[in-house]
Formats: sequence, structure tokens, C-alpha cells
Amino acid sequence: MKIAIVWLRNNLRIHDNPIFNIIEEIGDFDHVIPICIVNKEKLEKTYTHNRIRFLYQSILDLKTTFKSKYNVNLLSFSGSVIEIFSLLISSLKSDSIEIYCDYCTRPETISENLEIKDLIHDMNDVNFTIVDAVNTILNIEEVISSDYYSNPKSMKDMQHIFEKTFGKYLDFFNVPKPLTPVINIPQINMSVKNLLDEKLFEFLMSDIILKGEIKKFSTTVDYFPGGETEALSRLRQKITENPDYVNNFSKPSTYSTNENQNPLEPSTTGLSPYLSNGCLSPRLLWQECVNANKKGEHTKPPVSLIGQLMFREMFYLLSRSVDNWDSDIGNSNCKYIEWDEYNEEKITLWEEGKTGFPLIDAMMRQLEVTGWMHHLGRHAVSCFLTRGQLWQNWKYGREVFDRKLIDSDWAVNNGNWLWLAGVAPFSMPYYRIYNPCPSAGTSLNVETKEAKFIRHWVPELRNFPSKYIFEPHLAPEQIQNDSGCIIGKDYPFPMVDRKISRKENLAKFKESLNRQK
DNA sequence: GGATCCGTTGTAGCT
DNA sequence: AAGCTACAACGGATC
Repeated sequence: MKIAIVWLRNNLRIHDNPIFNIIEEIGDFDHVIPICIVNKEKLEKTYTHNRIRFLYQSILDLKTTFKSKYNVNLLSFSGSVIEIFSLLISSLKSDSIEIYCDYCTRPETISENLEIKDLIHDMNDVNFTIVDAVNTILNIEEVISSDYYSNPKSMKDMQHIFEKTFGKYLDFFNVPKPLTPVINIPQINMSVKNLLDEKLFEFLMSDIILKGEIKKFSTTVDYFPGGETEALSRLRQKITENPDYVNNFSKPSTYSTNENQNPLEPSTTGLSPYLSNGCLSPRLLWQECVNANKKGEHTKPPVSLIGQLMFREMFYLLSRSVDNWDSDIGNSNCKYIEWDEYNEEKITLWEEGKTGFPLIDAMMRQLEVTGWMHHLGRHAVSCFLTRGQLWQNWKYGREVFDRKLIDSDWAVNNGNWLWLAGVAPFSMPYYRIYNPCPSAGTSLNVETKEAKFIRHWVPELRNFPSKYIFEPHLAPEQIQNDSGCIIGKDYPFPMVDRKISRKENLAKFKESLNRQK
């Protein structure tokens, strides 16, 4: 009997999943077993409830879809990857096993790949194939080893790479279309119990409690529910049915709230967690954007949605071609800056949203409760933590984001922190510092109109007049009294003098740069 | 080879 | 409301 194991790692979906098309093309498998592996203990130690909740919801949704669409059982395991594969291979009653999984640039997954290769090294009847371009549009390995590749630093560089890969840029690149879904996934009519031995079957029990597990990690605010079903429905609502929205999309003028200033729905697509967990194919999203673009005038990279997808590809390329991508040491994309020593008090105030800067605090509290934050909010809080106000190393902020964000993505998260801290060779002049207390008319002005976003996430300031909402400590005593919020008692004073720290940090950044010359 | 331009999204104050 | 200017001024690419 010939068996294929499809290990779904960062591709928790059925649509446009090339692995199943490869299997269909080969055509002689008797039985295909899709599996997910989580390390529950490690997961719960490393990540916050929202990330875990999103992942579990996505796995459960996929399980349901496999069953209803293909009558196939998705098996989910808890344990280390090597432990699960050892058990699976030794337990399966099969003459030939082909293991497939999706390519990923994250070092952890690369070492997992090596462990598996090592494990099956002496087994003649087991093969392991890593399929590239499952969760990216570009084939990362192919592009970075091509002769035209050098580390991209701008959208222009990315346009060049896309042009070399897909042909000339006219209005949009000729990127591959999403694949047609497979008709059938072969499974022999036998229970898992017959296929695998008793010992392994015990492992599957985690499957059964999965549903209960989700409840444990869900809060009253499930900002984005996990899963492919939700991803496709959001794609349809936000993109496919809204060509005008796509064609007018311009990243710098998007906000944390939608047009009704609903604090729980951004004006952006909200598709990021579905991309990062592989619930949504980037090729499908690209295609839907191009379809809208074909209908008329439209924004272009870097500000367009296509541009956003291209930045994602850029970070994936860099995460593979730049050594120590996630480190401030030995990373050619990270300038050396003499940050202060780790300051627990400062970082805790920042993380918990108690800085005394309402905009920063609102963003950080939204992150804590929902596991998501608008991209420009990420700009504001990361600038605040690093070169703007607190002068802390970007990697501490990166860690907080990684732990909490439901759309956390190793390549993208590190790329954005490098960018925003001003240490990467991207266009980010260090003297462009975000004001944590923006007045109307600046890039973050939106959170400002009526300031509903801030009032929602910093309820202490619910009744504060808009005039003082960004710097409530400047409000006269009478106003603080009337608003039922005394600064220093009900809401903190600002943890730093923003003007002084801005000026000092600007000088320190320049000094660090000069010292390297 | 020095000047100039430009880079995904700055801010404040003025008209 | 939108556009201008000053602020302070990086660094690589291009002219």
C-alpha cells in the first residue's frame, strides 16, 4: 500500500494548496493522510491565548472541511515533530510512505525538516518532499539563488524581482493563478485504528478535546475567528465584492476602525492572520485584487494591496537570504545602535498599555485583548518603544508581538521591527519620529476623529473632551474632575516627556551611526 | 565626482 | 480642506 502523509504546517487550507495537486498528478496513492502537529505544552508556554485560539479554530475548521468535502480525516497530533513522525512511520502498515510539507523560511522549521530527513535517512520506503511556493507567491529558494538576486531594499527592487520572475510589468505582473481544487483525495475505507497502532491512537485523543480547548482560549472578544471558511468569506466580502475598495486602497490612509468607527473592525482587510496561518492563499488574494484592478483606475505599489503583498514577499526573501534575520547581532540588515539595557519597568508599562500616552495604550490594550493591531498602530508603538521615546532594543518589542499577534509571522514581524526601529537599510530616516500624541491632520488622525478608538480601549478616558484626549495630563483640573478621570490617579501621567526624550533619542541615534563610520 | 533625487505612509504651523 | 514650508538632514542610486 502506498501512503502519502500531507503535513499541513503553515498551509491550513484546501483551496490552492499545491501539495494536493501534486498528489493528484502522481495519481497512484492508495491512501492520503493529512496531519497537523502542534506542541501543546510548548505552544501554551510561548504564545498567548489569542494565537492559540486562532490556530485551534483553524485546525478544527480544516478538519470539518476535509470531512465534508472529501470524506477524509485530518489527524491532529500534539508533540514534537520528530516524536510524531517516528511514531507515525513505525506504526503505519505501508510499503511506501511519501511525506509532503510546505516550505517555510523560519529556522525552526528548517531544523525540523533536517530532523525528518535524518530520521528517514536509512529507510528505503520513506521519502520527504518540501513543496515551495505554497505560502508565498515567489519560490523563495529559486529566487535567492538566481543570478539577478540581491537583497531587496525597496519596492523598486521588488518590482525588478517580480519582473525577472514573471515577465514584464504592464499594469500587474503575470503571477501564477491559484490552482484548481482536486476532485478526490484517496482514502481506503478503514478506520484510523486499523491503519495505525494502538499507541499512536492514544495520541489522537488531543483531537477530541480540541473543541473544548478552543473554549478555554477564547475570550469574549474573538476579533477574527480562525479558519479557511472565515478567510474565504472575509475575502469575498472585503475584496471580491468590493472592487472600489481594492482600487482605492492606499495603506497610509487606513485606520484602526472602519467607516463607522467600529473599534472592533479596521478599515484594512483584516486578512493578515489568515495569510500567516495559511488559511488564505496569497495567490488567490493577489488574483482577486488584480480582478478588481482590471475594472478601472487603481492605486499602485507600494500603497496598494498588491504592494502590501509584495512587501510580504520581500520579507520572506530577506528572511532567508540575510543571516540572523531575527537578531540584532550578525544581521547585515541591522545597524548597531547603543540601546539602553533591558528595562523591565519601561517595557512592562509599554506592554500593558500604561504609558500615559492614550494612543499607545489603546493600541497595546487592543493587542492584548484581540491579538491584532492596525499596521500604523504598530508603527506608532514600535517607534515609541525604540528610537522614539523609550530607547529600548527592538527585539524586546518583537518578542511581545510574536507572543501575542494572531497574524504573527517570523519573516514579516522581524522585518517590520527592523524597519520601524530605523536599523534596516530600508527607507526610514531616523529623524522621522511618530508623535505619540498626534493632532488632527497627521497620519494617525483617524483614531482622532471623535477618538472612539481610544475611548473604547482606554475607558478611563471615556468622557474626556477630544481636545485633551491625546495628552490628558494637560487638561485643567476642572475638566479632569468633570470627566471623572484624574490624571495620576485614574490614568497615569506620561511616563516620559515626549519632547525631551524625542530630542535626546534623535541625538543618540545619530551618535551611534557616526561611531560606526 | 559632487549634486540631486528619492525612499510604503512624519509633524507643526501657516495660509 | 489642501497644500506649502520649515524642521533636521540618512544613504544609496542616479545624473
